[in-house]
Amino acid sequence: MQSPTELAAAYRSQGRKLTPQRQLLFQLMHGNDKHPTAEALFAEASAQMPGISLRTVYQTLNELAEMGELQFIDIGGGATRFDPNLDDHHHVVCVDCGQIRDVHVNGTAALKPVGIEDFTINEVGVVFQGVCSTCEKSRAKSNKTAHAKSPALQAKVSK
Amino acid sequence: MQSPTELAAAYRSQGRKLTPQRQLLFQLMHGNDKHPTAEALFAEASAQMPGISLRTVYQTLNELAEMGELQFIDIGGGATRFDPNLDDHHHVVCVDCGQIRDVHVNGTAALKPVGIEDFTINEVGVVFQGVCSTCEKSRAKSNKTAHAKSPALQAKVSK
DNA sequence: TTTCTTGTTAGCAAGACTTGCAAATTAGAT
DNA sequence: ATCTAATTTGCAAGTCTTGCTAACAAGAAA
Repeated sequence: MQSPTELAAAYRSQGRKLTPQRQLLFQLMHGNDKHPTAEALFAEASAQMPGISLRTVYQTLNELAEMGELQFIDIGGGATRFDPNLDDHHHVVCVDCGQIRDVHVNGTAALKPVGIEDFTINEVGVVFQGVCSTCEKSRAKSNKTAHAKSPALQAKVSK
Repeated sequence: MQSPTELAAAYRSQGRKLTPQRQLLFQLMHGNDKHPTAEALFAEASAQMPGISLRTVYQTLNELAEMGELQFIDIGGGATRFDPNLDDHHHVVCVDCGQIRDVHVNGTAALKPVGIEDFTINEVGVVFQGVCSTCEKSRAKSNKTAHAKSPALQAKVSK
């Protein structure tokens, strides 16, 4: 995603208006690597601008996505998450705490799908699932099995 | 996913009962490579067993997932899709029509995430996005841009 | 600066998907 | 045939996201 200043210009050049709400959201998302949900972003925004509506957060995120300034991430767990990182990157998910981390991945160019000649591939997404060190430690104590699903990833399954 | 017969045995050995509803769902899912949503499966099931409830379909799918007989697929678009294929495989999605195709992928073992030493990786998922030949043809006519998003993938975005 | 036009916001209703709950039912054991 | 615990249903409710619209405000024009 571009900087708030660049986005301001981009918005105006498209006939969109530069409102305080949008400017705040630009700031909050710029360089944000937390992959927040709309709800999480709304909470942060509300702290600085009481009264801003969740509707506006969704609207702005959708606009930015339309403009190609951010992408949606769906890894299960209910809510869509937003990623302003436009670099060629992929994701690592902790199946315990649900955190998503951006990662550069070597070897993606060599990936070869077999037997889908009738498809024109445009993009490849790689998602690693694992356990972060923090969760690994708490697992050792609570004696969880290595296959237990995270509350986050399990949300849709058996919540 | 195992065969309906094998599942019957597995169910009984776990103290679960073998109901007609479950048996039907076993059949409908066995070898099913359409990645259906619960709703889609419900429609198929209803045709053969009027009166079966959507609730039961969800319940059975969740059981099967708990038992490791199938996996959930979340690629955005609203509903979770179910995949009974337990082989080591990945997915190709047509961004136009939303169809999901199973694919074997060469090169996954060589994928190397950079800089996440504090993660224990357990699984890797690869999703290719592209356009299937059928949609490619209709695009040529309707002159769609190569970046237009599918109704399916767009669902959550601007529906 | 005031006016005007048009895009935006806020709020709430509603839609899509999934699960919780409880009563009625039924599989499978006795 | 009887009994008990698991299941199924149907509906209410929960979560996430979007539709709709009146009130509002940004930016252009005068």
